[in-house]
Amino acid sequence: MTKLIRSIKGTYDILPENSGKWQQLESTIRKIAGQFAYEEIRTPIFEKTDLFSRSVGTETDIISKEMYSWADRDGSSLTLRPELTASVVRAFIQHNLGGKAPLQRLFYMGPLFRRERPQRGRQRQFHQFGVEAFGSAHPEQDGEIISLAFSLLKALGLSDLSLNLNSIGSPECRKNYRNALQDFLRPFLSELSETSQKRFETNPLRILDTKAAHEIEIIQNAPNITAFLTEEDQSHFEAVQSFLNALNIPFILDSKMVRGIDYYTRTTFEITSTSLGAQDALLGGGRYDNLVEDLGGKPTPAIGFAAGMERILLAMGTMDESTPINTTDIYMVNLDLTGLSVAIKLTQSLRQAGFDVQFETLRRSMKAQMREANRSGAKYAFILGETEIQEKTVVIKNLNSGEQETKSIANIDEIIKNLTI
RNA sequence: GUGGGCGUAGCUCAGUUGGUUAGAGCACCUGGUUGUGGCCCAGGAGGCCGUGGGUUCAAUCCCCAUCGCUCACCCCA
Repeated sequence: MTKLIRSIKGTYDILPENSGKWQQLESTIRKIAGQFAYEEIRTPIFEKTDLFSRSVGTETDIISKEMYSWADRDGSSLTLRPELTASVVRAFIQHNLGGKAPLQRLFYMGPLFRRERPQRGRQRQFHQFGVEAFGSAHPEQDGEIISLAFSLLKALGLSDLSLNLNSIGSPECRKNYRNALQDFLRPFLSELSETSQKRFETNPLRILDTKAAHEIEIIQNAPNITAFLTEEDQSHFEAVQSFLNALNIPFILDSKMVRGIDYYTRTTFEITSTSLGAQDALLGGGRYDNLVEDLGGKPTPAIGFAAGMERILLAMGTMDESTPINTTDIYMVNLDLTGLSVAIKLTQSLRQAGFDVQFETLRRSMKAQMREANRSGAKYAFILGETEIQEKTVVIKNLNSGEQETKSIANIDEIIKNLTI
């Protein structure tokens, strides 16, 4: 017996009954992004592995254990993109977009790949929508980005949202904070978990993110990064908050929020939904003022976020809901095989006139064809039987009223004019 | 990578304390109407009971393994 080939673990098919809500989500995204003057950028699905390790950070989970990488024929290491900011920054630098205009507002959407164990809200191939603004270091840019995020989620009808906000400052103050944190944690080192002990050296800030109860206890009294911000960082952070207040966007200050990607500076934020399970982050992002320079571009401040499209659909509660998108106006019922070419030609004329026409190709019984016409949601059934073909006519039946009349096919223009959909 | 739960029809699920042809609802097909949909009625098709092995006179059911799905840990969108 031949072994059935299934889709790869953590990947899934979007079937016709579900593609409608994806299209709706995509069009809402395009609409909101357009309102904020963001333009779409599309980058390749795979890149040089170095791009991700240099931007996201080699110690992060994404890079250290979640990438789909392979050696190309020339030996260079390539990777299916595990996130999109790196690719967008690469394109920004490669095409010198910063030289074309001082401010670039970009959005993207598409599939990403991370080799994690699948669970609710987490797939190995999943989709993100994101925005990036290059060029402005000012807090109003942060406000705009967060406002865009909120407008989108609101436009999608989502509630039960929580915006967490933090500033992790510039690299200098983070360095000072890192030292202070290590000094604080050192006496507790033996009490920490194995991973936390490892992170004590590699990335102590990540320990703040722990879920272990006894570690949370310890962290309670840890120094606060807010106290280490420079005056400029602090005033930037306060300005961002004042813009959010002006927009009536509620937020929670969370000085322990550490995001799992290394390139962030100053503002970081995350929006979670209480209607999801363990994977509750709908969207996360922040400022990355040094990344463009780190990847070889001219120093360019930037900020952006990425949103998980599957999670948004889950939070909307429509993930498993079937939303058909077919829009049949006319169902062409064919009963006479000698008249098929007449039926095909009539169908083409109707389509050219702008109608959505479904054409029977199964040669089923009339009853079956009429049932199909009814099921399709068509307003009209066009019936072409032996008599009609001989007399060059067509029976037009209104499926709502049940009324029908016979028309000469020669008067196709008049037929089209009298159809009301 | 680690742990829990679950695999019976296209879908949602019954079921057998191990016993002959494994069921229901929805969906599908045909007929009731020699060329007319929805509603109704009658009938039909569709299952290696996830896969492999073991115990047994007998396994969809019990045991083991395996694969798959799922939820959670970790981490993130």
